[in-house]
Amino acid sequence: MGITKKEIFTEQQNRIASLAKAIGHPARVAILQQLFKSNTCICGDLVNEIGLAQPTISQHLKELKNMKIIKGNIEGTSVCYCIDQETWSEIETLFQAFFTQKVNRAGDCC
Amino acid sequence: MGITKKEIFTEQQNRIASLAKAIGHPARVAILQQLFKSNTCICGDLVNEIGLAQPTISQHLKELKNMKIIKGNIEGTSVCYCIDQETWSEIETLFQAFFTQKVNRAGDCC
DNA sequence: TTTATTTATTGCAATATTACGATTATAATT
DNA sequence: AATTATAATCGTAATATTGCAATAAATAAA
Repeated sequence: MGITKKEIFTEQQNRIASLAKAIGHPARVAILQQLFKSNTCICGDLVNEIGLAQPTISQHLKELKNMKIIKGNIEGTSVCYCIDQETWSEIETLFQAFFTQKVNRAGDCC
Repeated sequence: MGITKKEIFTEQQNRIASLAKAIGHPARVAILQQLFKSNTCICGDLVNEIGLAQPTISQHLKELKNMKIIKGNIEGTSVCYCIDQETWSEIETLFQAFFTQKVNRAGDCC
């Protein structure tokens, strides 16, 4: 069907999944890395840095904005983007916990 | 076009993205959590635990296997899955570094 | 060997994603 | 007001993903 059955999962499972999904595209990884690197935020520079068309970058920015992973600030004709620290902290906490889950190797089968 | 332009990104960006994408579905998050929780690995129990049809779970397992996030061990008629520690360590390292990038708040625009 | 159990594969329908050209919206500049 | 610059939106094509019924494959048990 192509539609994810979100209703059968916990809120946390859906949250982790949708945040991971947002990061699950190299263009969005590149955008986030640029935002981290450049403290003057950048905007259309992303289009030049990354080799994708402007509407494509704009679409990826929209997805990151929808997940509140980034924020946009209008500055004249250009828009300045940056990481949303609040959501990013949530990501850190959520994934830290998820990634560092301990395996009980005792009864491991493989 | 629906096809990701992987060639214009770095190997690391593509790696982070495809690992995040693999985790970017609640069913796969649920599977991983089960594998962490139950050290006796489980197999078709996942079908009962998670409310999806057997072929659907099998497909999600395949994706996780393709990314080498999990390993499968045939035990009679059933298959015993578990986390692939090697890849999981890579994920920890890769994402730890990615998530904890410091923002230089000095020239921040928003 | 037949039967039951378990998992993988196939085939398909519905929906989502990716990418971009064309266009529009907004604001600064002339 | 007209022009320029920047970014968002629309429309569309190509491809990917999600989910499941039906079926196949593999092994264990009878």
